[in-house]
Amino acid sequence: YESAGTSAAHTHAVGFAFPEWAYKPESSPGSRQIQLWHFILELLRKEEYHDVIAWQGDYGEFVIKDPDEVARLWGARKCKPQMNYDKLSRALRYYYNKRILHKTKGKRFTYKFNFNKLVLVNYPFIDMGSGRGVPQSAPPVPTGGTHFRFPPSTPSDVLSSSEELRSPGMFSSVARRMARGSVSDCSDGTSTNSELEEAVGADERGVGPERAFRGLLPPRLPHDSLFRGPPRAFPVSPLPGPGGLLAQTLSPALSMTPTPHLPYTPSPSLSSPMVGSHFSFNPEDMKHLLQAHTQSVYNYHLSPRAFLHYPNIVIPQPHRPTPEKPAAQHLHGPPLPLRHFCLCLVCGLGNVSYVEPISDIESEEEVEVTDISEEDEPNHNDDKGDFFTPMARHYHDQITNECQANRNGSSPSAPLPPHNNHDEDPDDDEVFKTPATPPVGSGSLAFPLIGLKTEPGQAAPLSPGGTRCIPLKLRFKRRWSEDQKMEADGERDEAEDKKVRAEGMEKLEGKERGRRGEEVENGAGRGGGVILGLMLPPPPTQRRASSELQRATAQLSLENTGC
DNA sequence: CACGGAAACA
DNA sequence: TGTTTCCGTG
Repeated sequence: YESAGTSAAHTHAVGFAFPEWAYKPESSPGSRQIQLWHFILELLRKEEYHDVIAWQGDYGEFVIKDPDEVARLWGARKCKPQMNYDKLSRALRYYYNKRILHKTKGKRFTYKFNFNKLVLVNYPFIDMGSGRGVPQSAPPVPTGGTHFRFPPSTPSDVLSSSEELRSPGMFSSVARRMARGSVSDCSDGTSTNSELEEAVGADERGVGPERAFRGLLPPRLPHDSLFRGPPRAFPVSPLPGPGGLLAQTLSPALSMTPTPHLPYTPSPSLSSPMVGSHFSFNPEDMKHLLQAHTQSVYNYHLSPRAFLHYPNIVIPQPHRPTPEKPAAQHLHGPPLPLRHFCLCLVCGLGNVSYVEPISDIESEEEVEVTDISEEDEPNHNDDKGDFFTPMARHYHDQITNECQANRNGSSPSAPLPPHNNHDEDPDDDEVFKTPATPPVGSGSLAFPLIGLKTEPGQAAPLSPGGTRCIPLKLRFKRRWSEDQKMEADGERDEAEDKKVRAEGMEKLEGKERGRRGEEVENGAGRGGGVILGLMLPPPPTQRRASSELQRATAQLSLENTGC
């Protein structure tokens, strides 16, 4: 039923529900097979596999405790009985270039997802705290465990229908595709296992909508369900009144679809931002968030687009957040994600329409951004700024698109207006590129924030092809760079860069790629962000009795019956 | 054990 | 495109 779109969120384990699609393994367009990294994430989420693979110290870092077993499981899933760690690891190494992963040097069988930057940076209210050293079972959680609540009663289903995570490669690709509207339904591609899982998920879902988002996801959720969250997270469901607005307001990409997204009605009043500690998905909070976002944007001179999607939400100032870590403790997932999630959530929720045309232009910006990434100096003052990184944006877009797609129908691909399709720019640009938006109606702005869009200086609104001011880009870059630094992995991505750059170079051909330096090294941008979101472990509190069932299912799913 | 090229495959 | 398979190198 997932495919149908009904399910929307798995509230169950996770307090937070993310739309399934968000996490769904998607593969390249067309094929929906599960990808290795999705699978890894899936295993990491499940307690049953903690002896085989588990999160380790840093955010996103995991250790394969039993390589042979992991390989076996993977082989089972892919019906490749001959699979072994040597082969699996080769596949993993391919992720280096894609920046999905990188190797933790010196540690055997230890790899790390690249989402850090994104996540951390973006979610000020969540404090990652030190993730290191956290026990697997309880991966380091963001210190500022915030309580996120989804607005009660939001229907979620819409979202769920199409779920796939798109780009394995990265956010970028995902974003693009998403933007375009190519959404696919998870149902088809996913393995039977998924289905099973889904079923389970349904079980779990019973949970009420308002689950607080305390921690990260619980390990057991099926990968598919990761994001499924309660609709709340991504407001897709139609709400009365605002719904209409929402629909319009949706991100440009989304705009195509008429369906309303936001569940909550934006209220004009924005009070002080909630400080880190509590963040709920109420209209109010969301507003704050948005507002914050907006501010940050301004502060950083970012282009309006950055926050378009977030309606009146005010975000808590990063530094101030009061850390409350309530639920976070039990997280099974990597710590990072929270922030991202928040963002995503926000975005989803808040998606407001941004009038600005995103398409091509965006790409440009993005590109710029990329460059920046490396260059910039790190400013840690996140204060407001960090919130929206390009990635975040993309993520949003993605989500939105997904949502849209979902709404439209579960059918997998929802066509969006093609924008730039250069589709593939291999480069990261993608990452930054925002989905193109349909010029048209999307523009209607529902919220005040929108006005911001006109940012001083740059904002060039509108025209799809419109161009962006460079300055903004630069600023963006700064931000981006900052974010990256936030990442703080010592490791960095040199490795990543290597090839990436090379690739990029190649790619330059067609477009103006000069910016190459960009490659966001970490990839955090890309895949990472998304991933993170996916990753979030559900608050322990929610665990339910059904665990056994889940497990069983999980097992099945992992095992892949199809073969 | 890790890396990455090359070729094959779906 | 994303591995899977094989393999030489360090």
